[in-house]
Amino acid sequence: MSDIFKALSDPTRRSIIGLLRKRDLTAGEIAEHFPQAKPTLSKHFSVLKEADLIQGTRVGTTITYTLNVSVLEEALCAVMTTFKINPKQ
Amino acid sequence: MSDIFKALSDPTRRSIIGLLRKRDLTAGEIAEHFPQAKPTLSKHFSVLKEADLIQGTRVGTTITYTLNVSVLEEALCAVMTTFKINPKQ
DNA sequence: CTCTTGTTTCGTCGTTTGGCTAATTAGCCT
DNA sequence: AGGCTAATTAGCCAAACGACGAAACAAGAG
Repeated sequence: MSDIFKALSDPTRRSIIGLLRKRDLTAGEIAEHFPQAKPTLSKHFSVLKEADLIQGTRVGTTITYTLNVSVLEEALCAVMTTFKINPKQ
Repeated sequence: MSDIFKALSDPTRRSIIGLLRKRDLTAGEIAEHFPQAKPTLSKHFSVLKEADLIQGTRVGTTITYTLNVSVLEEALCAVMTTFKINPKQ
């Protein structure tokens, strides 16, 4: 729970999620979208993996990341029920 | 946006929000629910205020905190639309 | 085996966070 | 004014975070 919010609290990581929402991407493809060094991005990946928001599968030399939409969905629903919020949409 | 997630990423602050969901409470009343020292809680209050999740109004010597439900609501809706998630509830 | 590409680990630096105690402000009451 | 209570601010510490460069580690290609 804390992990998910911590993961979402960084703009870079939210952008990564935004990219993965459209389609799966390799670590290298994601890195091209950001000015930060690759090791820095790699750390962001592990934070997102830690929160179970993304998944990485190695195919040969490249690792493709996939968004774990259901986790994000469930986390937000959990918050809404905890705080008794009715989503408007 | 980041402020809201950062605020929500701490369990103590989520608990504070949980308490305020039931009814408004003074800083002292909130502090009674937690083992931390009052200044520590006060810092949490300011983080929550920074994120505009709560509001404090002074009445005499006491400050009563109120949950800003709409901000929380809007923040979560913003995330859902950004990530194109359909809430189940 | 060696080279190249893609990715992660390591070590470091500066900043932020969460906690504390001590000091300060703000308001009320004699 | 002086004292009391409620709450915040100030200052400090240890741990965690975000960033980097350099080095190490796959996995395939030549």
